[in-house]
Order: sequence, then structure tokens, then C-alpha cells
Amino acid sequence: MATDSATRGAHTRTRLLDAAVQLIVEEGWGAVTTRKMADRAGVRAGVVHYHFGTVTDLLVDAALDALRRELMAALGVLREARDASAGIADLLAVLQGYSPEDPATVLMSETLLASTRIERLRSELSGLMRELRGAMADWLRARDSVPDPEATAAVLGAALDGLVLHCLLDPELRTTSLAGPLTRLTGTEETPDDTDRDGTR
Amino acid sequence: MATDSATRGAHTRTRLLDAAVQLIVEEGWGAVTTRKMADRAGVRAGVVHYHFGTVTDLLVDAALDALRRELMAALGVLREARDASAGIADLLAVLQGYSPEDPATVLMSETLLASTRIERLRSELSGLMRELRGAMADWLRARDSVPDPEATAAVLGAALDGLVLHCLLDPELRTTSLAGPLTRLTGTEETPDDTDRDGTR
DNA sequence: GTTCGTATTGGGCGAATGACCAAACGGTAG
DNA sequence: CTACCGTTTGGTCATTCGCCCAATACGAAC
Repeated sequence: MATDSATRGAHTRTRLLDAAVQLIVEEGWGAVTTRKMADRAGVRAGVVHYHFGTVTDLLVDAALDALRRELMAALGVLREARDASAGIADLLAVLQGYSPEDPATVLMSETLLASTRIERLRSELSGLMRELRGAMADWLRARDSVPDPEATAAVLGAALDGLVLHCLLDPELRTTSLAGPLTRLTGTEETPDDTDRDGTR
Repeated sequence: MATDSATRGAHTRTRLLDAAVQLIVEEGWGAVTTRKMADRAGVRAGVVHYHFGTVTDLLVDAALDALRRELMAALGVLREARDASAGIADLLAVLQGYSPEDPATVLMSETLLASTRIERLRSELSGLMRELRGAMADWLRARDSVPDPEATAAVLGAALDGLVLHCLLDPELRTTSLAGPLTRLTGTEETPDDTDRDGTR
């Protein structure tokens, strides 16, 4: 029953990673400190510098791990949709359904900004995003005859990212139906969604 | 020639505001400190708390002032364009022409994130963005027959915002032609821009 | 020239920070 | 039982933080 010391170490390691993600979201990348993470993970401050050489190392690992999981899940939502407009509507519903301080998006934005100043983070996150963009382009290509899948995927991804950020700022935006313009982005006609109120020409 | 003490005070006040904006961009909102701002402004640390009660107050004032100027300038670029696709192309050209660490955009993102945790910043920035969105919707309404101006303006603004964030991460994205999908967003046909390489259906 | 008010100086406070380390702990293997 | 090793403890280190304040500089008003 007693836990192996190695597995126990792995456990506190993941607890530290979780604590780091929570704190990045709650207080911002720059405000996360050794002691806050240690407190939340229920360990002493010294443990942080045992498992991770530096606070920055811990933050980078934590953010990348969490974002990889989150982005792959979002991709899964897209994949199981019937066509482009349905997929976008589904994704929008998920995003707009988030609470005011949606953890995933704040984490994404915080990490994006931090990557401006941490090279390892920038390169790894850049690779992750490129992978995601490629998958989204493939998805667009397969389902419908979207004109320029690569560029469309880039704009679509950026739009969704920016949209949640703007919704964070102005909750009223959340109630507007945005599916129309977004599906128009894909160049496909058809707006079968319920939340759609405009004629879309 | 000797300056009035009141105008001298106003001068160092704006120098502090400028220093704050620079430091937010360079090191991130959370890493800006009293002494760094004072150093860059060429004054002693005590001055900061003479002109501004709190470091946060200084940061909020500085970010809002700078963003107001920047966003209004961007709106001017839009206004003097002939039609929707031309305006979007112009704006994209400006954004993609920025250097890797474009001050205006990083500032925007930093402020957006900080507004999650500072209520005064959130409400004022939210008002500013709503004003901008309204102006963009008016512009869309006047130039072309865009289906749903309000929602389209929201998505367009978010897309541009998110796009620059993504370009920050992956400079290679900057070289892709994104005007096609973006103009498609407006529902108008016509892609007269030079950097356009796709058939757009 | 004296007074007055704003602007600025320079020092200092307690608290918090990142980093580091010697010692103790607790299973596992010999 | 003993030796070993990954893990954790509890603390120290120099540094930096936001904020405060008494003293000073200096042009304007009298």
C-alpha cells in the first residue's frame, strides 16, 4: 500500500504542474512564484527546485502539457462534426459556454504572450500551433470545398482565439450570434444552426 | 526659459506613462516595477507615488492612453479605404509589416489579459472596444452590403487581434496571404489585392 | 526679499522573491 | 540488519518589491 518513492515523486511533480497552470490563469504568468506553487501543491518550496531547475522551467512544462491536452480535445470536437458550419457552431458553443475566466483560453493567451520572452516556449508552442493548423486545414479540405484551407484555418483559429479573449473583456459579446460571419469565413453556404438570426444574404 | 513647476510636473508625468508602456511591452505587465519605470523616465522612485497613487494606477492609465491613440489610428486606416476588402488588406499589410515584437499589439494583448484581474481596466477597455466595434460595423454597413455588420465587425476585430498574436508566435505565418479568407468574412466578392494568390472560389 | 506650494530627492521600512543547501526521511536491494 | 538513493524538509542568502516620508529645490505670488 505504501507508495514507491519514485511514483510518489512523479505524483508531486504532476501536482506542481497542475498548481502552475492554475496560478498562471488566476494571477498571470509573471506573478507565479515558487512559494505559491509549492503551497497549492501542498509541498515545501524546496521541492520546486528539486523537480524543476527553475521557476520558468516549471511554468513552460506546465503550460505546454496543459495546452497540448486542451488543443487536442478541441480538435476532437471539430472532427466529430458533420460539416464545417456545424463544427464551427459546436466549437463556438463550447467557447461561449465557458465561465468568465475560462481557464483554457486565459492559459493560451498567457502562454502566447510569455512565448515572446522565452525562446524554448516560443518554438515548442509554435510547433504545436502549426500542427493544429495543419489538422484544421485537413479537416476543412476533407469536409467541404473550402477555397484556401491553410489560410482559412489560420484565420479561423486566430478568430476563435481572439473571440474568446474579447468575450472575456465584454461578456455582452457572448450573447451575440457570431456563427454567421464565422461560417461565412469558410466560403460554404448553409447555416442550419439554431442560434442563427440573420438571413446570411 | 526656465519651466513652470506645474508644466515640469506634467512633463515627467507623461514620461512616466511612456516608460510604463515601453516596459509593459518589453517585460510584461506583471514584471513592471516602480523602480524600472522611474529609471527609464529618468526620475527617482519616489516620484512614481507622487504622481500616481499606485503602480497599478500608473499602468492602467498608461495602457489606456496608448491604446486609445493606437486604435483610433487603426480606425483611420479603415475609413480611408475604398471598400471592405481594400480596408482589410490595408490593415493586414500594416499588421504583417510590424516587427516581431510590435509594440502596439503586445500592449493590446498584455492589457487585455491584465483586464481579467483589474476591474477598472476591464470596464474602460471594454467601452473602448465597443466603441471601435460600433465604428467598424458602421463602416461595413456604409461601404458594402455586409449581411450582419455587428457580428461581422466583432468577428473581424477578434480575428485581426488573434492573428497578430499568432503571427507573434510563428513569424512564418506572416508570409501567408490571409486576405482571402478575411475578406470572405465580409460576404463581399472581390479580391483586388496584389498579395492574393488563391482563386477565392 | 520673503512666503508659499508644487515637484523632487534620497533614504528606509517590512515583506516577498528566486535560488540554494545540509540534513533527515522512507522504501528497496543487498 | 545495513547501505543506498530518490525525495522531502526547514532554513538561509542576497536581492528586490511597493510604499512611505522628512528634507530639499525652485519658480510664482506677494
